[in-house]
Amino acid sequence: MSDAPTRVTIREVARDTGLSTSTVSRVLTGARAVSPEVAERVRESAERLGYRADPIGRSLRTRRTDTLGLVIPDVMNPFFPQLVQAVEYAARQRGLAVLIADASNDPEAERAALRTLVDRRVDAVLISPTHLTASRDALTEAAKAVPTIQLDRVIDPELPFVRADQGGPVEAIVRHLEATKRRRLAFIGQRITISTSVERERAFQRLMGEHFPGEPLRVVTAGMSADSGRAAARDILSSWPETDAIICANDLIAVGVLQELGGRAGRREVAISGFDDTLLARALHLTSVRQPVELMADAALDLVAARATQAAIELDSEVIFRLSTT
Amino acid sequence: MSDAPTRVTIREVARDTGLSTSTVSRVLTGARAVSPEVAERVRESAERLGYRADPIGRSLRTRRTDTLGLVIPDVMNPFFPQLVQAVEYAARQRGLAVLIADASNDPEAERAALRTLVDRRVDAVLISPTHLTASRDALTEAAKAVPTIQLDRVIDPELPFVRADQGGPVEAIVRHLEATKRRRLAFIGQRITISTSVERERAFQRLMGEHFPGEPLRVVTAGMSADSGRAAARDILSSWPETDAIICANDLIAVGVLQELGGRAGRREVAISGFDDTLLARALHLTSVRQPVELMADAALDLVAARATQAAIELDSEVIFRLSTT
DNA sequence: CGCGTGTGGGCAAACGTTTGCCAACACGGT
DNA sequence: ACCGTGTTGGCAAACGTTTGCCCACACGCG
Repeated sequence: MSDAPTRVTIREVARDTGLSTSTVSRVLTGARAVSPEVAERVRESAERLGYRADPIGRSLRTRRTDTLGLVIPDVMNPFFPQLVQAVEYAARQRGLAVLIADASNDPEAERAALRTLVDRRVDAVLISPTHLTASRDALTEAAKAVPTIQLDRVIDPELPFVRADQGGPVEAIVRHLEATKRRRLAFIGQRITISTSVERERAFQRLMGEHFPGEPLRVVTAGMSADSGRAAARDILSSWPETDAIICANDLIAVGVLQELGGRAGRREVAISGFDDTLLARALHLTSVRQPVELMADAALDLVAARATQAAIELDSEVIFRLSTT
Repeated sequence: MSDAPTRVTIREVARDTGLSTSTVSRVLTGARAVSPEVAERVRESAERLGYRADPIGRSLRTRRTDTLGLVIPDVMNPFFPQLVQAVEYAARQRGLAVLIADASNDPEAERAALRTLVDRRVDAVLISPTHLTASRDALTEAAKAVPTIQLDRVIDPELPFVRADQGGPVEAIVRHLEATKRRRLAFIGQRITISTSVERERAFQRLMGEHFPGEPLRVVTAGMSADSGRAAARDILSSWPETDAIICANDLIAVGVLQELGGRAGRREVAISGFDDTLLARALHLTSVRQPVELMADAALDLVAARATQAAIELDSEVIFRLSTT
């Protein structure tokens, strides 16, 4: 039960092989050519002794940590686990570890989290900023110290970002609704402090103008809960009873709408779509928009690897049509 | 645009104050008493120069990383974001960062993740093991190298763990169902390789014996999806049409059951309950069991701080009764 | 045979911090 | 006056790795 396993260091391997630590290091990192026999000798010894290079020592010397900071607004928001999973996977592929930080939708907490990550010398930061404006300063400050990439939400187009197209899927939904003979569309947005939500709403407005010029702009706002979605649905139906389709800025809202309308009508005459393709959408056969999180994570990590200081990457989203819009 | 901000080191502060690095270090870490004037001088200088101790250098010397590994089976399973959030918050409170790893429900990936974390010299590992048996070896191996605490799922009672009571809430649900005059209870479990699910099922079996000795054991199994829950519901109703309540091992299954029964019966005559109190439950007014994730995280981090090598902590869960069991 | 060139190995100096030990000094008790 | 004790600061050695530089040697070429 003694607590001193005394990890084996590079010096042990050097001693064991009768070589210098330089040579051992070079064999193991491949930093320079080493004669095959020596290399084999080192590898055998390292294997036998169970040597694993200490990342701390290495970091001190190389100024790398092989670690990445990931800052997300709220891990309980079911979109972000998708992102976390994708990023973590992509990072592991590249030998990077992920330090996660949850900003709790609070720009102040976010700023603190960023500082911590910078202090810890992560090689790069991936962040989905909490707030359209209030996250700004902390973001630029972080970007000064470490490569920082906006992921999904982007609030500063000057800094590198990787996002999913938000307008395209809205257009695809509108077209589909048009094709199924609906024209009295409504939109339920989220808070206007979230970049993606704003983009979705703008797209809706533009498309209504293009496709149904005469129609009024049926737009209301809801919070991040099904109940709030129900209330929004009631608002819409009382203001515009003719509404025959509701596009929601996220799945949770859509579920509320679904409940409100399902309960009232028995059968579905109003089409409903959500956003983010969370398990809610899959479970309730709700049309939703799936963002290509794996591709986004890959792209972001490629930027990190390339030490890109500027980048603007936008990937296509995909609409998953389900029962709720048939 | 030069990329060399050359962080300010402790030596700068020493030079600036005319003191030695030892003294500066002692002031800043509080490792030993320092005269008030000197301390103030150091603090002022550090503040002015913007000095922040480099965690790498510190780690190399102290053998601590102030970092914690968190291994979860699947971040897309909506229970685990709860856990991630709680752990991350509790860790931050204590000045620790969290390296996250997703095992993708795969014991091999889990083993690899554990190895990475151990190699990275995290101060402790918190893990919710993927598999009741297949995770075992990797777990004990990790525990040899670093304090390892099982969180939520526990597969080795000899190693420290923090979990939520699984039997209690099942009992509370059964009692509530009994009080509302239901006795023909059924249970839908998950895979038997998940420790918590097994415990839930065992509790159900025991309680049926105690409360309704004559009743048959209505138990089936479903996967992690709503559709699978629907199928299970159909199985139950065809095998035991008299069933008047279904307890599900997680919310997703319960949603499937809800759909199947809601669609068939119009009004709800069969009570339904889920597990984990995910946003599905909140959105669909489904009775569910909320595990005290914050307390669990706190307890786990207290164990870490105390360097506990043995511990068995079980916290109470809470049933949130909603419409689905009225 | 001399010289340039390439290859493979080692020495030692970093990287930034903490901490064991020593020394200087002050102070109080006998 | 002396000694023990406590306090505060500095010196220097770690912690484990990578890498710039030097050197020895081999080899090919003129």
